[in-house]
Amino acid sequence: MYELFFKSFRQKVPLSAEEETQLKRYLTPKKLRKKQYLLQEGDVCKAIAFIEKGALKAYSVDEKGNEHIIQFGLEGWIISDLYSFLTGESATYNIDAIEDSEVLLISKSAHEELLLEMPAYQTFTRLNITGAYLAMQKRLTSIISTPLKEQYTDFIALYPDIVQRVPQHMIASYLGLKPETLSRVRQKIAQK
Amino acid sequence: MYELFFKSFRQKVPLSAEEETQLKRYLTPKKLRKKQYLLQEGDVCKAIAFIEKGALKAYSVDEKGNEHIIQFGLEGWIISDLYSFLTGESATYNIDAIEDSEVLLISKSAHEELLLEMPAYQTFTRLNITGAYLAMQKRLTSIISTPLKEQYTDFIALYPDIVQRVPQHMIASYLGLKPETLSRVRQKIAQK
DNA sequence: AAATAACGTTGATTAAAATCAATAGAAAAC
DNA sequence: GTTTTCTATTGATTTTAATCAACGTTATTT
Repeated sequence: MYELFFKSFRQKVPLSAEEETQLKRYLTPKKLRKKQYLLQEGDVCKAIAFIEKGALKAYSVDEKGNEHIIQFGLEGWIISDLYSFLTGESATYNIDAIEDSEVLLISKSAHEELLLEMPAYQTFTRLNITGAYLAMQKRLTSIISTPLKEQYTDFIALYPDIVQRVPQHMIASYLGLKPETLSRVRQKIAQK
Repeated sequence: MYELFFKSFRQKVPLSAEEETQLKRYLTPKKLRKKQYLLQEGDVCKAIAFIEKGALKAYSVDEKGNEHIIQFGLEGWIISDLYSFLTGESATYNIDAIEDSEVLLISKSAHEELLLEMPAYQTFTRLNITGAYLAMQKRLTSIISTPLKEQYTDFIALYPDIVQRVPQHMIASYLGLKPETLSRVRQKIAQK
């Protein structure tokens, strides 16, 4: 249940066997069934989740009831409402499971202790945040400057696994457009 | 010339007088005149810039010659092409001065040495990246889910100083729309 | 001080996406 | 195994933003 986490950790930062044992104590495994919430809007995000298995999504719901997907998460990714986690304010979005999933939770207190006690963890955290930042910047640039068709083809190229596993209307939401529009974009791409 | 940097540092992480002296050695001050490049597309981003004074912008230019502003920077902010800085690949965007400005540069080698040698700097970096990440997430969410009018009023509320100092067409570009469109949005807001 | 460039606005037209509505197939629930 | 929900597509219409173009104003240059 912990394999992927430590594999992914070691790809970024060296980790001794003792550190692994120590670190493991701070991790709480949790299984989620499809549609089950990991975090619900209004609650405080009490943990960061590393995804060992499955697929999750983070999304907000507007006044009209429309979902806006902010982030997908697959195996090996980390998902949370970072703002809520860090500030202790209530979450502005929901996180739930798209498929049956397994995650490892790192609680706020665990996170803080690890940052102080284990330099490797501080580095791991910095690298994770940096990676997430760069990915988001790429996405933002794409939304601002790229025409729709390319945006979708870029998405397919970048996340082929998500395209396989996630319903289209969720991808539409992620791209900031309506399911009908995405359907038409796909149609035009196919025509060529 | 270094006041703001250390003030801003101390707001995040405690810093002894010796550490300050040590840290100062790694900083290179640089003055920029309006329109002067800090970084040009194609070059490698060799330094992170802390803005002591003035205003800068990071932007890409598409095939049609349209600028797409990715980030503004004012006093106390940090600006760079982080991807290029970290990977050593050539930058995909430009950074230049909107006004005459003064920045403190932290070179790649300085950054790496400081990360290893000064724990306070590692923490400072982590907090900066986290802050930048959260700000970008907010922006992304706004673009995906908020209608235009609110997007602009949100922007005004969030960055009143930028609205004061930066030409409208740059703000339009930042919001991902044309100057004419922003002008019309403003007109409608004013009518009420 | 004159010339040039940058900026913001307005109008008319075109292009793009949202909305409303209906349908059919696939998956899940009972 | 049937019903119900979820999903993707298509069509017609409305709304929204981009485009093309022109103009007056303010800043910069020289």
